[in-house]
Amino acid sequence: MTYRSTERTRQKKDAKRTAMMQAAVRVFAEKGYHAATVRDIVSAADVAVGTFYFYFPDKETLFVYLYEETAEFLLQALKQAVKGRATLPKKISAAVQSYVNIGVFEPAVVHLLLVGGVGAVPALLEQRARFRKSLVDLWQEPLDEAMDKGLILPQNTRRSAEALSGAIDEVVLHLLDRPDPQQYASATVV
Amino acid sequence: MTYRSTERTRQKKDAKRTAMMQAAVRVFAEKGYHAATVRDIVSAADVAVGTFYFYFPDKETLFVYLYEETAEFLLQALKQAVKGRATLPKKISAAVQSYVNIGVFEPAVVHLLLVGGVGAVPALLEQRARFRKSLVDLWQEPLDEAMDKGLILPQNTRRSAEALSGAIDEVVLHLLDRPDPQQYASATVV
Amino acid sequence: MTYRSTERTRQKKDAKRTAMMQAAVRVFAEKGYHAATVRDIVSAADVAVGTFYFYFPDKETLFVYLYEETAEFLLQALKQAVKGRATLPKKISAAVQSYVNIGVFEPAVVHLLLVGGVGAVPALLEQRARFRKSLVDLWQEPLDEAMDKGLILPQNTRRSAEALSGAIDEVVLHLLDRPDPQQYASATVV
Amino acid sequence: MTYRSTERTRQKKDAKRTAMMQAAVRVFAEKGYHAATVRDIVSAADVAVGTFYFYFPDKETLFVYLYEETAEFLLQALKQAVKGRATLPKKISAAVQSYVNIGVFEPAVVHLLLVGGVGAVPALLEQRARFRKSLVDLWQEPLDEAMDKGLILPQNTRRSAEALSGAIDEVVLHLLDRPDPQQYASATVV
DNA sequence: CATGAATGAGGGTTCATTCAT
DNA sequence: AATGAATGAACCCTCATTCAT
Repeated sequence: MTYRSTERTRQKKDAKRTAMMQAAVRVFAEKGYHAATVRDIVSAADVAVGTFYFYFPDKETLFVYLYEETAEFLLQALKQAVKGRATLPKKISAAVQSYVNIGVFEPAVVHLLLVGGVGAVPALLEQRARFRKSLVDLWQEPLDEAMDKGLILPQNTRRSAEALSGAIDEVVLHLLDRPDPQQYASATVV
Repeated sequence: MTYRSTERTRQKKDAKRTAMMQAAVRVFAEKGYHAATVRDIVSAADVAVGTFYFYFPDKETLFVYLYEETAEFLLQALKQAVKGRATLPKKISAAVQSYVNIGVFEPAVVHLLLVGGVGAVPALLEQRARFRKSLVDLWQEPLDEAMDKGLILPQNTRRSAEALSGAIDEVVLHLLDRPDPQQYASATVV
Repeated sequence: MTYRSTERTRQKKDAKRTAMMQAAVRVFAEKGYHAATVRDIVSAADVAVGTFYFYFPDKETLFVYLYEETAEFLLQALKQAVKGRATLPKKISAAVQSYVNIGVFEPAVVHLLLVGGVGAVPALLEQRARFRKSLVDLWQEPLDEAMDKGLILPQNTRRSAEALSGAIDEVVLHLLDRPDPQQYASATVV
Repeated sequence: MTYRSTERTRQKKDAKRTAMMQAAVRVFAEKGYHAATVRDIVSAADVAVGTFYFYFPDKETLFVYLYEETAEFLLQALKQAVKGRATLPKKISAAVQSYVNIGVFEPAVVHLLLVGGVGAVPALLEQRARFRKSLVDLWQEPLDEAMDKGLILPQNTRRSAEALSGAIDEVVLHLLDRPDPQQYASATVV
């Protein structure tokens, strides 16, 4: 999903590359960056160690790349969800629903982004900042609009967007801890 | 017994222990659990490797303990901040202010809790969950109260408390990225 | 698959494995289990540390396995020697001769079994007990037979077998201390 | 017992020294030379680490000294046992009995000598050789005498003495494995 | 004399990475 | 392209030994 055959990776023969990336997200999410070994990844992908280094320069590069792609994927999904709704509450609700859906079908994606190996890889701090900023940007626009229309009180919408993105993360995380996240998600209002 | 223990000796020992723990928090926060080596810690504390193991059973135990202690510290600070205010907005404002203050003077504390090596240490998952739950609990009470008084619309306060704690985290994190976090924090409304 | 395995590769691997085991027996015999470091072993085998762990799970497992194998080897050699002779004195004589031969060509083997690191590795106590028991069993049969035929006085042959195996060990050990163990061994009577 | 206050160690104030030596024999016997730590010894003796180095130059020296003393103790005991009997069989029987008695009351002594850390400490090889030689000497005299009197066939009594000492060791070791070594020992004939 | 905090060399083991095949 | 044997730096931790008190 995250690493779905985009334009970059559409060559027909890179089934192995894809397999390794899928395996990598899972393994990284499960064990964290450091505890996940290259061996873990290749054996999950059922290839040899050497093959890993044919497709990727090294473990860290792959990890950063995976983070980037995963973040982009989630971002796009949320954008889609938000775009299709008219009012702010509905946008939020749709975003949470979409977020939870991803979290259910691809727990690794969410784990990687939210509790994953940030901090483990220095190069990721910057990446994470970009990701968070994009999330905030995503919410600021609807907030500004709502404020213009007088639907919400005048406020620092930047700050509110930050708050909103943090709020959604936390709610989603808690929802994913429940046995039936998707049902619960339907009943969310803020 | 020419050797008097439990006197100045005792105090010195405690001081060194504390110094080592402080060094450890810094190093863990900076590099993450796995990348931080025991050697990093001891050289930050200016002692020998063996000294580490004289004071602590092992790296993991120390880390978990540090996380626990740090979480408790932050939690208490927030509780204090919240208790002293009358209305919900003021409580939130005070919490953010207090949170930011800690983040400015002890960046390591906040880093350890929010982006730290959770996931690196299995034993920490449970601990992290407890910490998040405490944060949520902290906010639910004032929310319930506000709802009872009709100050906020009827809502699922559990969910709202989750959202609120996530919102605050995110806002604080963004504030800490600015050059003058404390000034900015004064102007926070939600 | 440009890489042909299970061919010369397989043989080479086995050869290296064997070489490492031989090096290990020597080193263990020379220094004892604890004093022998994995580094000692690998440099005796002229490979890198990592290679050791590619072939063997860990130091202790290898040691136990080596002990087992060595014991089995000696036991078989003695059985062969004993089987080929008709009378008890000749059996004993042949066993000593064979024992000494092994001790001359493979001092490490004998050293490992008799003065080796038993006690250093808890798992070995049981193994050693089994080995000694096998030795005793080896002698009890001919003793019983000799007693039945009236060639030796009625006695507790179990005890005698124990005595005999201990006696042989000691004699062999003393013989191996001499400059010309094999010549001397020819002149053994009990 | 082994380290009983001989003439050397009769100073009144060395209770600690004695305690440490007693503890050391036990610990060495139990864990082997390398696995036994100085800390094990001192905590068994209930003194501080520093104290160890006040009384002994280092771990190895103590071990060698202990081996020496222990060997001497056993040797004297066997000599006593042998001296008091008239015939060879009775001498042997008495030696076994005495040996077993020691093994029952001071298992550490026997363990240290027979399966203990020989090989762990290079300096001990020579010591062990001396000990074995003394044992052989112990038996050669009665054997020579018996041969002179025509009680046993003409033979290489050196070799026989070796055999005898090895035989006794092994028998004693097996006896000590039984639940009631002392009763069993009474019924020993060779 | 006795103590125990402090040291640091060194041990077992892991794992990212390379390279001959 | 693909393999997996081989490497060795680096990690965590132990423990004999020292020395200020």
